[in-house]
Amino acid sequence: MNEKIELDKRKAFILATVVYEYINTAEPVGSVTLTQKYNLGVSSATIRNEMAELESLGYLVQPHTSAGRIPSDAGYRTYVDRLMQPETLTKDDTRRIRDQFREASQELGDVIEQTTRLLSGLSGNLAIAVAPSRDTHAFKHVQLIWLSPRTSMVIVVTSGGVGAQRVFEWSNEVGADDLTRLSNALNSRFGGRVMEDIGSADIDAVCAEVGASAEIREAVRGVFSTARQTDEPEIAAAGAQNLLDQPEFHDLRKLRAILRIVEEQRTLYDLIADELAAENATATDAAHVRIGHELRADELSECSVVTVPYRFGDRGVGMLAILGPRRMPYGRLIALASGTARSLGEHLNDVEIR
Amino acid sequence: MNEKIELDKRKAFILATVVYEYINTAEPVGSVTLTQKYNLGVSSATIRNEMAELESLGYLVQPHTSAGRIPSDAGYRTYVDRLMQPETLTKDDTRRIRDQFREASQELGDVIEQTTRLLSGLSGNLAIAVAPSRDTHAFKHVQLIWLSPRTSMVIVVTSGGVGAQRVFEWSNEVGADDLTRLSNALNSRFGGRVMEDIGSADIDAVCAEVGASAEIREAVRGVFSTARQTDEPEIAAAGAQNLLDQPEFHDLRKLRAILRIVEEQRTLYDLIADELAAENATATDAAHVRIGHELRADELSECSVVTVPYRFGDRGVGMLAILGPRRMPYGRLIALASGTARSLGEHLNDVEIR
DNA sequence: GCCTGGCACTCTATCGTGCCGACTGCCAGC
DNA sequence: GCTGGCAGTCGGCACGATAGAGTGCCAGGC
Repeated sequence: MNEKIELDKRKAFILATVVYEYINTAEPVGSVTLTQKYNLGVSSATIRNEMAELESLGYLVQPHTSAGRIPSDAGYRTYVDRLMQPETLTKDDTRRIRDQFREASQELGDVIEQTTRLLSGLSGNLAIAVAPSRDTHAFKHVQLIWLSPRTSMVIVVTSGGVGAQRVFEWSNEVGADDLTRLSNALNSRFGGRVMEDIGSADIDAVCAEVGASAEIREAVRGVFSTARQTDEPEIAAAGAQNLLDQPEFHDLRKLRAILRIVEEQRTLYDLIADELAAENATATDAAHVRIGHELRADELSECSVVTVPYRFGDRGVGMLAILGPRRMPYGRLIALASGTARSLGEHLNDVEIR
Repeated sequence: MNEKIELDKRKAFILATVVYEYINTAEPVGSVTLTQKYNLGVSSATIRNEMAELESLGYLVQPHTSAGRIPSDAGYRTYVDRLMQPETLTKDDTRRIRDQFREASQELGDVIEQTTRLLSGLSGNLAIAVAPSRDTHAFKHVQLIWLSPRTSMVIVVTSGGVGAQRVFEWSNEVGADDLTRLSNALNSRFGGRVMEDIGSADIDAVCAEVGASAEIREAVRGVFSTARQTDEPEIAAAGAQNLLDQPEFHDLRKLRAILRIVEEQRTLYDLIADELAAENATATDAAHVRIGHELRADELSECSVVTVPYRFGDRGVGMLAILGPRRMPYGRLIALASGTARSLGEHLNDVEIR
């Protein structure tokens, strides 16, 4: 609202053009460049006056006195929200995405990883993918398998693949029939549920029904809890080397900060987590852009992140993200991320175990 | 042999000292530095003559006329093979390795990843771990699970964890009993075998025995073949950001080459593959060092790699590797890699499914 | 009242220069 | 065979000058 009044048509056009030009050239934009490359109908002196005003309004900054202008966080923000043209995927991109998913793995972890490779390749930036939190996965199957009189394996399968599996040693001998009976009871009770809706009390009840020992009950509980646990969400990143092309990362300290973030999955996840929470609340599938200081991380004050959710079944929500310099082609990256998210969701639904 | 004649005691000491000094300072080593810091008993002029000879013998090179000397590949090689002191792990390192594995995961993939984190942290370089090829894993269990009249899940479990699992849709209805009978038959036939010894013919024979349909036979074959397949060996790397500290990687092109290698698992694997093959042939557990051009990769001509195998059960062999600048503390890294490999092997044997 | 051309000013980047310091190679003498 | 001395080479750095890009401001014109 405020901004609409603040920015008349010409100022808006100049701001948009400065951002656009800076994104493409990585050089501060001066008034003469602007009048030469774009048909503005006024002289460079007028542009200078306008740019000075845009600076005092906080949309542009000057790296130093005798340089052109570059956009501030607020400048990029206005550009992204109101000034830029939305883009659609090119045919070529669409084809590459489709081809990728046609051959994609069935395993959630692998798909996530392949998706980051695809998206980093297409976008020329760092791509990140977060798998849906494991407790939103659908329960599919549990099996207690007799290995020897005193050892068994317990496997829980969810819509994300094998959720957890472990071998247990029992203090007393256990019969294969008992294990099968317990497996069947658990399966018929939990079939169709979502992992987070399966509580310890439910497991205890089923175990009691078939008379399973306390030891076995604990084992089943343990495997279910591992299959559901969400401390280390599945996450993948690829394309860090793309960032080396960007002049803003020729500074080794900045590069280091980014590499550290990528290698520490925890930090990487935190970067996406707010968005994931917000997404679960609002449930709109729109791409979201965070710019510079909006990321609330000093190391990333010269970066932007595009995030877009993807849906997996009815409830699971994962996230795709592209991290790059603030000077990124927002329109194209939003289109790429959204397109990839859509295809990823479709692919996951296709391979999901019914 | 040749070298023993070529290098008298004093030359050997000078070479060793130049390499040692260069590893620690990253600065070309001059004759005066050498006489000042080490007690050589002769003047710098004599050292100059010796160094000139060492250069003509190919052990040292001069970056430019008025600089000190740095070791050539051959210089490092001689240092590693004959001149340096073998090192042992410090108490602190031993403790950190032990603590790490005490808390380590049971899942092969996770352990591999945690190990690279540990080793990159300890060594201050890039650490790589390759899991044993999947066809050397021991077969543990196969289960065909009834999900609905026309869908089943097939899971193969190996000593590396869940080897493969997939859901199939059948064109005809299948009974749960039939699946159990086939599961039992397969398990009793294959129990105790190594994955690579289970051929399609074996699977066909068992399927024929219990009268399984062609469709089911193909499904079982497929899952076994996935569980065994070796195209994409499990591999992990961590610590790329450590390399930024090394002055030799301040050059962005070199850094890029390294990052590309790390992100492309294929290239990373190729880097280790020869060693793995050699290891399978010789079956000694010694650490191995490759220096500069010995790596047969132009991008890595200024790097060295320390590799050391680890054993997993009776047959599986994996590899740990440390990649860094040629100017690496070989003694320490060899000790670290060997110690970590030993603990990793022990850990994997401990958690292996009996 | 808004726009424009002109002008003085500021600041960076680049290039050439000269100097310093580090190191070598060689030689004559011990 | 070793040593001190010396001339020669080269990279790195500080310095200054210059070119170039861009700004802000002002007076004049539509």
